[in-house]
Amino acid sequence: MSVKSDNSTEQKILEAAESVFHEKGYDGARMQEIADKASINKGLLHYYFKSKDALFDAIFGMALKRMMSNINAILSTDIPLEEKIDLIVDGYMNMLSRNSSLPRFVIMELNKDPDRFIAKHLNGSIQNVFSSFIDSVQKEIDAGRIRPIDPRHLFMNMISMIIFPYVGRPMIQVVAGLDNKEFQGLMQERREVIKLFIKQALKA
Amino acid sequence: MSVKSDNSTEQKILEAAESVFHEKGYDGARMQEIADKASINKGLLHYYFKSKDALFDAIFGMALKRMMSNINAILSTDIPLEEKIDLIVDGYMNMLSRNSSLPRFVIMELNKDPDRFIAKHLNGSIQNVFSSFIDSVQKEIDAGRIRPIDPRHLFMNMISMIIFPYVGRPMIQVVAGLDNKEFQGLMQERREVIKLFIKQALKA
DNA sequence: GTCTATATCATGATAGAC
DNA sequence: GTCTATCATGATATAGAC
Repeated sequence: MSVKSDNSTEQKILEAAESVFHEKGYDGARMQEIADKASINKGLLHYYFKSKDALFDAIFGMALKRMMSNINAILSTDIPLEEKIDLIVDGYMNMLSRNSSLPRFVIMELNKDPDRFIAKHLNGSIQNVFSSFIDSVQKEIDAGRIRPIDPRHLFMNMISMIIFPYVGRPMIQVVAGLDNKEFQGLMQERREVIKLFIKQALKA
Repeated sequence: MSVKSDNSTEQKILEAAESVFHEKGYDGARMQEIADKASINKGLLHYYFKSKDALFDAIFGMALKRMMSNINAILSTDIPLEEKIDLIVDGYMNMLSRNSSLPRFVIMELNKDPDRFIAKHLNGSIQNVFSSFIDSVQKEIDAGRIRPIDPRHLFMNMISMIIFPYVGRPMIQVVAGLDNKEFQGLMQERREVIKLFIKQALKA
């Protein structure tokens, strides 16, 4: 489960499945297309993963993990709020620049049956990690170093500015009239833009 | 195309199709389920809309229009930036609170073949409307009333904070440990939270 | 306009040879 | 392990009675 650069058949399947599932989602994905991309046939595909569901679970589990792992690690460490925010922005933007279709995939599938997926893939791994973030924010507010703000809203704002452009890319490009090159250019600047935006918004 | 409270068969179909397509997406939607929800049978469904594609186009066109119309109207009017931002936030949050599944649906489907959908449904309706927003921002910067910022990033930040929570709701609820009631409560406060956050972030 | 029945096709999955 | 059939199901779409 999740070997990286092994060129075995199983690995070829996982890579093919990832690309197809990410692009088309569970419902739109075809076992035939996955087999083709892995340069094998459907029979062999079912030999390695007995069902489409089983294959999907493998892919989705990896995606969810990649999507959540950063947040967990950072939220739970005991560093000043400003550093925490910078780490989250940098860590996430970094990961997303390499996995631009990841959040759309996770969000789309997670939405089909939230409870089921959460129960299946996140066995209580994320619990009161978030309370550590709330504490950090509250501490800064109490000390008068930032203006009063509900930590949950701050978190939503941050995570929204980071993730949404990747998810809503086509819409943004249409409305703002951006071609691919312009969009990519903006994405590279965005790390610093977001950090500054948040910092300014929090000034006491 | 797009009559509202007419209880004809066509209207029942459109309402049923909207709910099913929004919830399951094109690939996950079943003509049978739409027929059931509209209390008719598949034969009649195909009598009104000759194919699943045709029915989907009707639904998606309406969704895209609802999603884009507000922005257009507001961006193109000639009012001060701060009012423009407030109008966008209020208008969107208002619309989204009544159509919470809309952005996810549009984003997911738009992504499957961006160019095709845009060519089909947005015949140049959005053009240089956005340049009016850029001008507004630049004017404020030049006058020293807000700090320098790339208007495109400002736009992304704004639209992200508005839309993302609706799209990424399950993920946010998991990470932040929010139950449905808490989440809905936050969504109601959010209008003012976002406006203030932006205002602070733009202070000269 | 509305229904039932059926044609047609695509897909996930299995069986069995090599 | 890998391949070539083939099955079984379920979905869109159509035909035709009422």
